[in-house]
Amino acid sequence: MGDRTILKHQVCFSLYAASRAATAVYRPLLAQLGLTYPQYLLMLLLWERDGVSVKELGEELELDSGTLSPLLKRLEAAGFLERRRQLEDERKLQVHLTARGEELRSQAEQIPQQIARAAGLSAADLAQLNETLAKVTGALHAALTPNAALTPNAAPNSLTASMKEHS
Amino acid sequence: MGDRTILKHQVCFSLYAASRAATAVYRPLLAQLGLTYPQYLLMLLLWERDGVSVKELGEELELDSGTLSPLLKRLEAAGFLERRRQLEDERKLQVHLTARGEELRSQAEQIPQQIARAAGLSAADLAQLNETLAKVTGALHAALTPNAALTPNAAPNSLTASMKEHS
DNA sequence: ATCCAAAAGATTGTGCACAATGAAGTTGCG
DNA sequence: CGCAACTTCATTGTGCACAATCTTTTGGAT
Repeated sequence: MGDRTILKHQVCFSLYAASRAATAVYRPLLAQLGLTYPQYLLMLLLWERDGVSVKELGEELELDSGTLSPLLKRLEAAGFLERRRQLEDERKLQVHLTARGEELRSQAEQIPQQIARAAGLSAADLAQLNETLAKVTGALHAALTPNAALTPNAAPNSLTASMKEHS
Repeated sequence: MGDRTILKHQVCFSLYAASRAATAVYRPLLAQLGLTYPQYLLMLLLWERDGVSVKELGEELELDSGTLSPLLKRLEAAGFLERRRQLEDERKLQVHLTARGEELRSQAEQIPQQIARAAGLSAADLAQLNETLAKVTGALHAALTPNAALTPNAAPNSLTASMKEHS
């Protein structure tokens, strides 16, 4: 880690670097399944809730249609899913697993343990880090809402509380 | 936050979501300066060390030339920096601030406080989160090194120790 | 019935990330 | 010296993110 500089003190850079490092650890494992990391996240949702709509996928992944549409097209081209217009409401597109998409599930189930082992983190460590990050994200999203200026202390407190749990 | 699903338990998703949320908070502030977040990070380095080489930028930002070359071209086109081949070793490209790039510095100096205020985090909270993330990144990078399999417990311990500081 | 606003996706364009490859310069070794 | 290995950066191609805009469909509201 060569950053003896200003970057070391930027929390946003740390998040950015950590996220890319984590994705890099997943990459070789997911490549064996023919998936990228965003594609893997989408498949995780689909394995849990087949037939989900694009809108619901977007809410869970925090991605818009501009990202999801081409992503779904690539997964459909790879044979892992199918997209069907919902009959009752033809605006909605339902995403369904194919047999090939189902098959992938068993192989993918080993991945979380492989990642945890690669990073050498205990389940407790992972859960704790995960919880803290979820609260950071919540605080940051709250800062983006239109009324953020009106309630400047709402989100921060939840993060502060979360971090104090560790001290 | 709609993720009542499997994603909530994926640490890598939390990092990915937190990183994008943080960048989203920076975006409107940086847009006023005409910068993207990666461009801002690069300018931070340049303000601290004018004349740095592309290789050094890559080491600090953890980015390769495939990302940096076009990024530098855009910043040069925007008039914030100039690229000059180093005379002693013409393989090396030195990146220098322009007057316009220098001017940007004073405006940008307000940004970290604005971010901290927007997220409502204290300096101590930021430092603590930052430190934890840096260690997570270190652990993940260690997991990617060729000899990771030989020393499966080296990196993990540092992270575990870091997290135990909080408990 | 008709028109209008909202909802759900798709499309277009820009800017990262990153793998793979290439080109130009430098170094070291026989 | 000659040249092979290495260093540094650029280029190409793929796949996200995200803003902006568009199309189709739906659900009213008159």
